[in-house]
Amino acid sequence: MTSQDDSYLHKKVMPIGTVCELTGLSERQIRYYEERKLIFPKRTNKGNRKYSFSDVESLMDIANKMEDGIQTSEIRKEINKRKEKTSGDKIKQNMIRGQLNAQFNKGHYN
Amino acid sequence: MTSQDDSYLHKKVMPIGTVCELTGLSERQIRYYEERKLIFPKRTNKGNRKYSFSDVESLMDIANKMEDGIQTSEIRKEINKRKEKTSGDKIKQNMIRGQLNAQFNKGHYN
DNA sequence: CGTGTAAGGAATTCTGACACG
DNA sequence: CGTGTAAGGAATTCTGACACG
Repeated sequence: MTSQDDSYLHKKVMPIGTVCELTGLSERQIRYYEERKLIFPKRTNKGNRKYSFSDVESLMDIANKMEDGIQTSEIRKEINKRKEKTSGDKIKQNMIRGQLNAQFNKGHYN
Repeated sequence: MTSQDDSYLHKKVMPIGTVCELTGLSERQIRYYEERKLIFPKRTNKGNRKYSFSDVESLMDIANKMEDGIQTSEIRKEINKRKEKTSGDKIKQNMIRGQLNAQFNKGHYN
């Protein structure tokens, strides 16, 4: 289990049509934001997209930023920053560096 | 606003296919339980059913009861009982009766 | 870059009915 | 009673492309 639980918020259950209604976005826009790696719907066996409520929330965020004239590439960067903060990647990297230092010092002191 | 808020739990967003996967029931079964007034999906403009997570929960309850050999008519009764308890219908009816009595007594005493 | 659209096909869902029991 | 199924149609979704800017 990662930081994502399997609550209703993250279950991928809605077809794109529902997401259009909930967000006010067109299918074209929603698919394009996926192409730009801003959202990650699941796919059914035969290729149909399924979205979660958290996807819908993300899309409303994205829609606001697009209105402010922000480009998809920049929105992408913000998403990556948030991931970095919450996923503990920095911590992991520091731990690894710590171990490497320990190894180094060991060799050094013996 | 009634006792039902518009949280994700009650938003009607899933097509029947998703509900089949989540519950393990067939489309036939799900439509039949609707016919028997055990669940109440929304309809899109053109007639497609949309279900909420709470509908899914209800269906899993229903599935368990069906396995126990309980008939849809009895499940329906249980649902009505629960509604009666939580909706305050009895209180409302008592209030109306009270008012009628008041009216009656008024005419009686004047 | 971001989005609209027409095109053609594939997958989904719908209803009413027959079947079994 | 509860559920499976074949039937035919309607609605949804998908992809790749052309267009505009």
